[in-house]
Parts: sequence; C-alpha cells; structure tokens
Amino acid sequence: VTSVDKVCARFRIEGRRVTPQRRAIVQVLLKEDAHLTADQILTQVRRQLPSISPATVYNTLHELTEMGLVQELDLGLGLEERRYDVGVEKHDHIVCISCGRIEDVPLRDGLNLPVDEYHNFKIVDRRVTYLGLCPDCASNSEAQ
Amino acid sequence: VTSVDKVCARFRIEGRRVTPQRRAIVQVLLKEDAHLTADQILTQVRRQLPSISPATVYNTLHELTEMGLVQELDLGLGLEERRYDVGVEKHDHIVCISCGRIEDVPLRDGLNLPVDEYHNFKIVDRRVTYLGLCPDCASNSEAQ
DNA sequence: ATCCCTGCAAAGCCTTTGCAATGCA
DNA sequence: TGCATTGCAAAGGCTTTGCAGGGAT
Repeated sequence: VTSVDKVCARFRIEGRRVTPQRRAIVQVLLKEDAHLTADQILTQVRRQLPSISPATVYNTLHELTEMGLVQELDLGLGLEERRYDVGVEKHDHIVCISCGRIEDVPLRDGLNLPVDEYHNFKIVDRRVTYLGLCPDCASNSEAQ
Repeated sequence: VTSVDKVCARFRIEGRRVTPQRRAIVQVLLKEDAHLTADQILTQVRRQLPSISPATVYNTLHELTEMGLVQELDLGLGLEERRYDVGVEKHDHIVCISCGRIEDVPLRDGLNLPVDEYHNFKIVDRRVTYLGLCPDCASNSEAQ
C-alpha cells in the first residue's frame, strides 16, 4: 500500500468514507515518509486544509493504525512524543540522542524474532530502537 | 546499587539532600522491583507519607534517572504509560499484549549491540521490547 | 543559618469526548 | 436521504512550574 488512492480504497473496503481530510492526512504521511508527530502532521495538513481540527487528525491516525497501515511509535526515550510511521515493511528505528533525528533500520540477520520463549511468553512481535549519534552530531562532538 | 542507603549515599555524593520523601520513593522502587508508573509509585509512597505530592515524586524520579539509577520506560505500545524501572543490570523487556504484565528479559547472545554502524550512526545503546502473550493469557485464549 | 526541597495550586500539553452541522455514499 | 465524519469547544489525564514555608546539612 503505497499510494493515496490505494489507502482510500482500503477505507472504502472497511466501510469507511473517503473525505478530503483523510486524503490530505494520508498524502502527508506518504510524502513525508518521516516519523511525524500528530502535531507535525496537523501543521502539514493545514497547508491544504487550514481549518482541519486536531480531533480529525487523531481520529484518522487511529483508524490507519487499526487498519495496520500506520504504526504508532514511542521510541522509549521519554523525551520523544508519539510519532506515526507509515509501516510498509517491518523495520527497526535508530534515533540520534543529540538531535532527535530518526531513521529506519532494515531487519538484520541474527536479530530475528527468537523462536523460543522467554518466561513462557508466546512472543508475537518485538520493537527495537537503537540509540546513537547521527553523522552530523558525531562530527560535532569530535570537534569540540 | 541495591539498597536504600546506597542510593542515599549517591544523593549526597551528588550534592543532593536526603529527605524522608526520597528515601520512601527509593524504598518503593527497590522493594517492588516492578515496572511502576509514576502514579503507582505515588500511591505506594503515600502509605508511608500520606501527604507527599506528585511533584516530589516526579522530581525524585527525574533525579534518579539523571543519576542513572532508574530508567524511564516507554514500552512503545501506545497504550502504555511511562514506567520506571530500577535498572540494576542491562536488560530487555517483554510485555503481555493482553494483560499488560511486564517482565525483564536478560540479554541474550546473538542480540548484543551490533558493532557496525547503521546509516553511519554511532550506536550507543539499544532498547528492545518483546510483545507476546503471558502464560495465563495464552491459556485463556486457547480455552476460548 | 543557608538554601535545597517540599507541598500546594495553577498552568501546560497532548489527546479525547460530546454534539450539532456537514457532506459522502 | 441516512449516517458516518467533521469542527468546535470543553473536558481529561498526566506532568511541570512558581512560590512561600519548612527542613537537611
């Protein structure tokens, strides 16, 4: 699912309606391909639809999450807000602890889901966040 | 660092003062050894100090986090609040997606910090959360 | 005797909710 | 036309802030 139209088709399949607001939100999510906060999404969408309300953005993000097209991210840093990621492929994240930049990390061998069980839990999924310094911040800290 | 007194010593070393409130908070964190929310910590501490304020709990938790004695956890489920974990040893977490139960997971071979770099980031740390069903919830869902 | 720390209350932020009006199907 | 969806405004939950009084050193 990689185009606005395809996502809108999914909306219809699920018995939901396609509105300008929803198209705009999906468009921002797909275009930015970033890890935006709800507020950033709201700001971007308001370029097209100045009067869209926060409630609508939240509603749509939750629907997209339910449909499995978007993943809510809490990067586990405490400092980070909740972000929304168009989860096309399963991937991990790496966050710069200095500037907050976030990038996707493809899954690697040796880091796959373990098949055995911890504490007798049936493991369904896992979330991995790497913390580090991005190239820019790394060179800045060396320079100091 | 595993006793109230040792933590209090750290307080003094850092030029901070040791108060009954701080002792009580540390005591709860060490005793429970759980993954409590700020509110749960507040409730527990109020058994000893009924008039302690939320602000004091938050202050102390942030100080402990700064000192590296406590780790703030956002388990990345969206549903989960921020929790506080006495981070004695480096470990991962596993969360039951049904009942919310949280357990520690020791680090495993093959899941160590990668020595190479993603996207030229210098990786400093990583956070891993496993999602699954705890034994109780797993057997309940089979039963249905 | 300092001045750090506490408690209170108010303010802040982000997110959710309720409801009437709107507009998609 | 019918009902999902929107926007607004208010409410909610958690966390932070400001300040005066109290307590640790």
